[in-house]
Amino acid sequence: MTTTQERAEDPNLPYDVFSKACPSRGTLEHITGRWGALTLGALYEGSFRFNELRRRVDGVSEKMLSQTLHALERDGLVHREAQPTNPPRVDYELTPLGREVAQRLIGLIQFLEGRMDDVLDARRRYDEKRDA
Amino acid sequence: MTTTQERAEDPNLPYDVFSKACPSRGTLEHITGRWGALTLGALYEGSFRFNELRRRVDGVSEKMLSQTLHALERDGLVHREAQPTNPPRVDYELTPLGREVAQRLIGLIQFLEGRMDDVLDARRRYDEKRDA
DNA sequence: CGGGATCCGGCTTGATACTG
DNA sequence: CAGTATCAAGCCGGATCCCG
Repeated sequence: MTTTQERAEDPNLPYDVFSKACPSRGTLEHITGRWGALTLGALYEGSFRFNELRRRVDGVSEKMLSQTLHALERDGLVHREAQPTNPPRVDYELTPLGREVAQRLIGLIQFLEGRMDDVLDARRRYDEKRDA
Repeated sequence: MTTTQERAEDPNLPYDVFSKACPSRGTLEHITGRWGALTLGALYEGSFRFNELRRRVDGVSEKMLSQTLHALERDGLVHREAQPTNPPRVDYELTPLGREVAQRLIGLIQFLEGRMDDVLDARRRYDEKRDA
């Protein structure tokens, strides 16, 4: 594995998310973060306006959605299309790179949803053992 | 999409991570959280002891690793094998379910690492435009 | 409508110290 | 070694007000 020190010394090493200093870790956090994954997942289904997205991602605040979208746009995963009309209209959609990332995320999410009964069973067993 | 209200009313609906009330969202956060993804990724390579793991996941504190492992164990993704010796020896490894999750996570991580140059380019373009 | 700016409470996080 | 306990700091997230 690449250590923090090795990476700092040699910028030609491959990106290694396990290393604290690697920029890939920051992007991974944008993608897998609390709202990043859900936002990418929602956008996988099409193009949406700000408040549409907000309704789709149940529970996200305006601030967090805005922040999340900015981070994803900066990383080149989301494209922001603003029309200078009045009232303004802004649409968000995935870039090709964003689509690939979102697809993998969706795969993970759907796999997880399909196995939630196993997870819930495991939790019950764990909690019972702990109480005993 | 399943709304929070629909889920609350009908427990037989499929799990939907986009709904605030769905337990799958909590598990997704354990998996994709800041340390969850890296811990699962590290464990994909084998069985490790607590401090080995800590060194592999560069930057994680004792408390966070401990907390992360507990959550993943409770969700049935990680198995904890403790030997009552002195000094104590505890090994962590993925369960079969954990392996499947970790594999998808690794896929995402490796894809991302392979595209980091694109991400970094996108960031530069974004920042330049913003400064102008 | 689509946000940005600000304020603020609280949960999360990270050091540090301590224990079996 | 493998953690737990404690505490301070800070970031997250919600509420509110604002503008174009």
